[in-house]
Formats: sequence, structure tokens, C-alpha cells
Amino acid sequence: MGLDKYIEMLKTKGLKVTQHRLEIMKYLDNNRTHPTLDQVYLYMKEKFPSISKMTVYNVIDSLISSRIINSMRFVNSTELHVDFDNKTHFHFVCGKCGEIYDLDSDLDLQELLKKEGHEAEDYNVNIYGTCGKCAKK
Amino acid sequence: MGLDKYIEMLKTKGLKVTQHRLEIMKYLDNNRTHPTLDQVYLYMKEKFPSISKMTVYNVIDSLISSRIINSMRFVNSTELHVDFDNKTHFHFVCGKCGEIYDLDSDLDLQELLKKEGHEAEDYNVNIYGTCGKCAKK
DNA sequence: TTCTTAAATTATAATCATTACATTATTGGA
DNA sequence: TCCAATAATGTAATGATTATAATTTAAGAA
Repeated sequence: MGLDKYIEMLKTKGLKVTQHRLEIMKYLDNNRTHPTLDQVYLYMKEKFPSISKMTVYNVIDSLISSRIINSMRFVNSTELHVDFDNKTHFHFVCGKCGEIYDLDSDLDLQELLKKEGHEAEDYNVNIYGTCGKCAKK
Repeated sequence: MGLDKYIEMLKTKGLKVTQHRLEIMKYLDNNRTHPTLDQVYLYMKEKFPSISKMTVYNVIDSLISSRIINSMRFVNSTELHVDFDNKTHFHFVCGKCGEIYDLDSDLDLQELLKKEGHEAEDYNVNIYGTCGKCAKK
């Protein structure tokens, strides 16, 4: 049922293929809403009622470490958010409705860092304000 | 002793002038190290041994709300970091030494958001990797 | 200067995300 | 199938933050 893609990704990274990992990957791939760990846990509990929250923490941790998924935090909460998309790093957080939007940008990171001598591995651009929808209300 | 600047800022924002607020503002102004609330608290405790940690939370909260200071979170910890500088929004976090560097950039936010219809109030660009110093070791 | 009140500070308890740790179960190669 | 490494589990502990209520203080008015 289309899990081959995820199995492939795990094997490439040298990670063991487990039901929990596959299900979380599928969920994140199909729900690009930057969910928190708790949201992932709630979803997983529906499918695997006996799953431990620690398993979600562990799965997310291994997926982040192997760079299969992205993670980010926003100023308005302490929770870690995750996203299957590891290309889009620009996020707009609406202070009114809380929705998190992905944004496209052609920011040239390497250019920015070269002169400082830093080596970038990852980055997040978090923008806060009022989204288009809420601005109209 | 040079506190006029901070008194002026507080009055402009309609905030009451208190010793704690002035001291925290002065500390943040002179220490552009993006400290956590706990670090601010530890400093304040030296000067005001009986100060409550809640006071630090409250002061920081009022300074952020009135846009006198900036705040940011990074993926590697849940703690809120603050900075007196409300112009520099680009930060480089070294995964080796943990140091947080400010970066200059001419990213045109408004341009980026215009086409989406969002209204930006603030933003943080957090870049993760290995800093120049650590890369040399 | 004193009075007044809204705002700031304090202290304590509660909550919520995350980490630590020890045990059991499972994956995937030999 | 067996074994070793890795993953999942459960519980307890930690650490940041929030909630709440009582006390104190700043700053404008009398």
C-alpha cells in the first residue's frame, strides 16, 4: 500500500523498518501541517491503542537525526513541531488562528554563511504575524 | 548612570519604570548573547538576592509584548532565548559549542509575504550547523 | 505630600514537554 | 532458526512555563 517509499528511505539511512516508523512517516507525508509530537501521538494511538508516547518520541528522534524529517520550534510554545518536508524551511505562523503556512523562498544560505566561516546543516525561518485569512476578518 | 535610555523606552511604551525592568534591560543591552530566562534570572539574583523567578518571567514578557526585546527558540531546547537587539533576526547556532551568532542579511520579508497576503510582525531565521571556530578544530 | 488604583512583584502549586533509565520485544543478518 | 543490535515500553524524574492569589509599588490626582 505504497509504503515502499518509506521502507526505502529507512534502509538508505540504515534504520530498521518498523510498523511504527512506517505509520508515522506516512502520516507526516500525508499531513503537512507541522504537527507537534503530541498530535502525532494522538493519531498513532488511534491506530495502535497500546503505543507508548515514548515510541513516538523515539521514532521522531531517529527520523530527525537521519534527516528524513524536519523539526522546528516557534516562540509561542515549547513544543517541537515536525514536518516530512525537508525542503521547505520558511514558515509563517499566524498569531490569530495559529495556522502554520509553508513559504517558498530562494534565500541563499551558503552565500550568507560563507563570509562568516560557518557550515550550515539546517535552518528554519519563522515569521510571525497575521495571515491573509485572518487579516480579512 | 545611563539608564535614561531605558526609562525613555519604557515610558514610550506606557510601561511602569521599575528597578527590575531597568536592570534587565541594561543587562540584555550589554550582553548580546541571547540568554535564556534562567540565565537572566541567575544574573538578577546576584544583584537582587530576593528576586522571584516570576518577576523575570513577567519583566521579559512585558518587554517582548511591547517589542522592546526580541525572543526566539531553537530546536535543541525548549527554553526561550531573549535579545535586546530587535533588528538582527538571523541567528547561527553551533551544534558543537552551542554558541549563538548574529548574522546580517538583507532578506526582503515584505516582498516574500506580499504575494501570500500575510502581514509579518516579527521573524527569526535560525540556522544550525558547525561554527567557524569549531570547524577548525 | 498623601491618597488611590492599576500594575508589578512575590510565593506556591500545578501543568506540560521532555529526558532518564531499566526492562522487554522485535528486526534483520549470520 | 538463532543472535546481537536496535526499538518499544513503562515509570519516574526533571525542567520550563503557567495559573492563581496575596502583597507591594509606581505614578498620577487631590
